[in-house]
Amino acid sequence: MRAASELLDEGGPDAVTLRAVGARAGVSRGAPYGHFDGKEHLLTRLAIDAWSALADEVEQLRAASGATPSARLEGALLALIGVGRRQPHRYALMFSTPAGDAEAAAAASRLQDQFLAVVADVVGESDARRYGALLMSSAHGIAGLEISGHLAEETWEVGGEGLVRMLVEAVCSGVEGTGARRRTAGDRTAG
Amino acid sequence: MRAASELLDEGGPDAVTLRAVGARAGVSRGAPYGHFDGKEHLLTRLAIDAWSALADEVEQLRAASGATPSARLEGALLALIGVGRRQPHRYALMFSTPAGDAEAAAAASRLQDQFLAVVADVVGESDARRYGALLMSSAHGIAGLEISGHLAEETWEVGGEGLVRMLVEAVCSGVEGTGARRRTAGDRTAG
DNA sequence: GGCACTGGTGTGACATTGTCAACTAGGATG
DNA sequence: CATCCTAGTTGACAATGTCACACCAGTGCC
Repeated sequence: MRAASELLDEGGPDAVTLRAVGARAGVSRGAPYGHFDGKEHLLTRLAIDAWSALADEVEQLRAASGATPSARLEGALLALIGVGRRQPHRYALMFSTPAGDAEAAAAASRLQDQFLAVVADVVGESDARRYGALLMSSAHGIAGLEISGHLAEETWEVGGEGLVRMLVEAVCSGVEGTGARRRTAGDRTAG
Repeated sequence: MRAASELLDEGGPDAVTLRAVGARAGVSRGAPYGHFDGKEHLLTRLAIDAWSALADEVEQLRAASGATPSARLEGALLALIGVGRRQPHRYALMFSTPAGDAEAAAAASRLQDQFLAVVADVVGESDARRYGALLMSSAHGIAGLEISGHLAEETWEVGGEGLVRMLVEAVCSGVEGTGARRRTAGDRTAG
């Protein structure tokens, strides 16, 4: 019954009516109640799937060899922003799900762990949490502003990719300065 | 009829029903239609008010003497985050209003201008837009993650204030270097 | 005074939606 | 064949957004 996912991506959360879900699935309006406790539960499931898929994406990206740690970090940040671009409604749903759900919290935690590992490869274990929070917040903000249309490039002279690059560079150079030992092997050439 | 604002802050956007608005205003359910084109329009008005109030706050903060530019920047970032903390539903509404409304865009633009001026006092005119976009995105992300409960301090070892301080310090030290490469490597405290 | 007009209001009506209870068809199991 | 479980269907109800129409006070004009 995850054909509800299509409705979410197509018409936003308002288009996800149980009747429409049933119609798309070829059943009738009350059928979804046999699988979910209600609309809230259905949306929570969609959010869990989204968290899980993004965690998988970052995990896969982390396992990809042939990329420098900073490139993987940039990729992870762009993965988050990419969801916001391709599936803005799903992205909004991810961060609007009630915090009480244990399964959703677990999925989100899995993404956080993956992301933390990517960050740690760049800044080291000791600073990973602080920098991770900063980078995650920034990427989340970039995604949110892009979705809401408040990040027009003609206004700010820079788009999401540019901001991500600024972040990664700043973190890398900042780490160099403090002497946090890590084989970051400066790979970025400004430009 | 801005008593609808109370409902928004109390019970979230779902609590803002035209019937409840009418009841709280002492009128009947259809009365709001004499003042607004519909629910969408009412919510847009609330969003415009929120944007405008925040712009006023930053403007007032900018005019306050006796504070260093970086302190004013920190204050501006915390002002945004503060709205997210004190009135999370209103904050979410601000960034979910349809991008088509001209008045809302104007109010948002006014805040952007105020914020840009604050940033320019720290990093200079030439870099204000790029850094402004980065800082605004980061603050927006911090606010969003705090609202959704994904920025627990015990997980990330740092809270919203700490992240803002990291940002301001990073920008300030970065500007000292004034160049494409900033390896001043001098003053990072982050703690 | 009488009257049309206007802005705000009250109310009935309708469609949509979430939700639940009762009921039904189809297959597995004894 | 009888029983039971699973999935599905339908009827019903409440809440809500929305519109059309009636009402009512004030205001200017004859």
